[in-house]
Amino acid sequence: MNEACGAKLTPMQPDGRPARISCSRCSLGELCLPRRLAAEEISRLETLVDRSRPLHAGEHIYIAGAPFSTIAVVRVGCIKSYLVNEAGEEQVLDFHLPGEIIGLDAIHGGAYLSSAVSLDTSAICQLNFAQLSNLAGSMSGLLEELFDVMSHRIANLEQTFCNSSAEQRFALFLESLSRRYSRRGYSAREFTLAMPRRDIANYLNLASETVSRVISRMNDQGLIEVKRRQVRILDADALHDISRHCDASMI
Amino acid sequence: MNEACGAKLTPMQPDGRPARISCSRCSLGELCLPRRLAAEEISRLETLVDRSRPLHAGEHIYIAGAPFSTIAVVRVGCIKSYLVNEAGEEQVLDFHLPGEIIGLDAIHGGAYLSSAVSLDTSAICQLNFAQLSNLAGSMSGLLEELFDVMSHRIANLEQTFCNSSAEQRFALFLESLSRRYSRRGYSAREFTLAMPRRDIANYLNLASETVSRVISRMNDQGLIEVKRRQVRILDADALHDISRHCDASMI
DNA sequence: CGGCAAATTGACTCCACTCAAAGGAGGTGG
DNA sequence: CCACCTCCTTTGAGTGGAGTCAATTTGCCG
Repeated sequence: MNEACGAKLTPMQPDGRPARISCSRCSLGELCLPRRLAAEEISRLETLVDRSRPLHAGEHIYIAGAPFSTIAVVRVGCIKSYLVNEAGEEQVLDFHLPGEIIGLDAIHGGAYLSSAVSLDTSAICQLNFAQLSNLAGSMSGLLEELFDVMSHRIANLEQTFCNSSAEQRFALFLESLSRRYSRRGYSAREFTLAMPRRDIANYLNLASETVSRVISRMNDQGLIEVKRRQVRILDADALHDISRHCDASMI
Repeated sequence: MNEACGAKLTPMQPDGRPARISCSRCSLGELCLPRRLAAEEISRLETLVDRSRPLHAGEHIYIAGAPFSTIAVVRVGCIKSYLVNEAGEEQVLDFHLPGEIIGLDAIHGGAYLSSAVSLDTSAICQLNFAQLSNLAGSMSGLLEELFDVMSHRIANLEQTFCNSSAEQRFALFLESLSRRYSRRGYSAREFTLAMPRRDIANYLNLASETVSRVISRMNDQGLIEVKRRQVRILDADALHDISRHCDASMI
């Protein structure tokens, strides 16, 4: 289990299950849908939220092809979304941290296009999209936030187009994680990777051996310190020098 | 000028300028925002539409960094969207055909993230997004369509993740164009590329020489017939065999 | 301790890039 | 109308980075 992802963001009950707290008291706060909403609006939104039980590592939220009805906000943990091609090969699309929304690619087709699986013990809030859309019609703050979130996802995906060397891609990957963790109140310098090398490699369109080699090289150069899944960034500037030729910095 | 893109889709006036026709009489019809709207709703939407003069090849619609206010629907022609990194290098994000919307990545940031330039003589309809969003709040069909369009763009971008061999990527590129042209009433087997090899290569993360070589090989194998920018697909099945290991087929 | 999966490291191969040069197409001006 | 110029495209030769295959090491868990 990935401690960095789990422990702090959501209050836990003594038995380890996340407390059934309301959106207004959720620690995600500004990182989630209610961002622009007034208290009264939040309670209306709240009626749509389905806080299911925690997900175990390896447990799926949805599978490609299943009929679409809900999007989901990651509350705790880390979710991997991926496509499977005709040959059965997996293509990792992204890793989603708390506050990020999954399922947006399925709105238009009536069925999920990708699959989503929990990488560690996670928790999510599911929202029926038809109801959400309906509510957004009468709640401009929610409407704006939804457009914002979707636009953000589009921008994010576009930025990942700048493919170049293995070093650049991996540096970019680390910086993205660092930025997102720090925004969620964790250290930007030290965090735990929730995903195995194979998934990182797949996501970056590299072989996992190549990822290993890149990590080793960066280790030797004193840029990072990686032990298994524990990452410490030693020289963020040098790391940024490597990724700098790619402008994915505004995500 | 790209004839395939320009001539048929929009009625022209004798002087060559596109006629100032209304959305309800626009030949894009089902391919554009009014898709789910009633006649009365279309006329309300229409008040937001800014049909500017035709764009010449090389003319920009917006530049990255400029303050965001409008999205745009391509009406005629072909628009290229691209990022520029810190080193000044261009990264082509996509080529947009009539009915497709550009600027969606800028909604969340207040400024355009990418730039958009016309590849041939094009025409667009611009819409102030704040007004559009406002209207969507009271017009569920428009709201659904906007969510749909953005979701579609997300799905589209995700699908392009499956990077593999140069042959696969180019086959996928051709199939995507073929599909989109045929949906717009053109031949799926024969069309004109609006963009130079350099842009295709950049978009596919290849060198333009590699694109040339791939084209030559596919030519020799009798899969396609390419003369300059004129493409004819001779063996769509074989082409699909090449791209098949990638599931971008549902775009 | 043993068995298993993940991760690392090495050796070799190959695909796509770079550099370089030669054809074409289209536009401009004489 | 043609010559010239420029840009796009094609083709060739050589190089390098990432993939593949294979062996080893490491950590985990029963």
